[in-house]
Amino acid sequence: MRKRLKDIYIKLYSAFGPQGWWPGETPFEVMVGAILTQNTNWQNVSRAINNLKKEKLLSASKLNSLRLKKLASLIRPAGYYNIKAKRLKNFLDFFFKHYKGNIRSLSKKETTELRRELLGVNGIGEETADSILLYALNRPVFVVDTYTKRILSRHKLVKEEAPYRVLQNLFADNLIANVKMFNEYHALLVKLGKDFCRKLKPRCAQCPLKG
DNA sequence: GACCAGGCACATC
DNA sequence: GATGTGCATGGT
Repeated sequence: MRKRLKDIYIKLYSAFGPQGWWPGETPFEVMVGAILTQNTNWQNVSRAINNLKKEKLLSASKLNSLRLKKLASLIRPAGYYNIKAKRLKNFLDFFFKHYKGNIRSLSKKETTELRRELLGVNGIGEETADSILLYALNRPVFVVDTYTKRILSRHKLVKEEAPYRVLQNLFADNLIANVKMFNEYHALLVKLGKDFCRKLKPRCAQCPLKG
């Protein structure tokens, strides 16, 4: 399994190169993006984030004092905008209550404990929590998403119904924990998923993992 | 017009 | 514990 996972990474990296994730300028922007991208493509999320940037509202304190309705209208392009506005607010409540809205303060928290805290926020599940840990806070945590599940189950590395934790442990137990590599690996799986491993119309004949 | 996208919470059995 | 459903925009 070690060799298999390493082999997949090498093939993907050779085929696609570095992906430059996360597309966000600051840790806070990454955290906002992590919530907005839930079950939504990045292009729509990008529009929502640009709306916030245009109004110069993309900071913890600005967003925290923004009315829920106003926030919802600004993030509208990201879809599920009402529920995502609430989720952002829930996260901000948590962020200010425990860390004064301060990234440096948040950064001091130990990874496992912080993950538990993030999962306690309504609207932050495992993937969102892990995306924040890896891409905003540079913790060596592997992010699992639908593409990861689909690709690994189609390659018979896990059962189709395997829970999040099983997939995450597969990577954690068989790879050296490394932020840069975990960053690229997940991004590469998403790239592969988008281009070759779609739900209904996979393009297996041209897949870089073929063979 | 159907299908899909870098999930999550909640209701119900 | 497993299964089903609501949330919603914009691209293909």
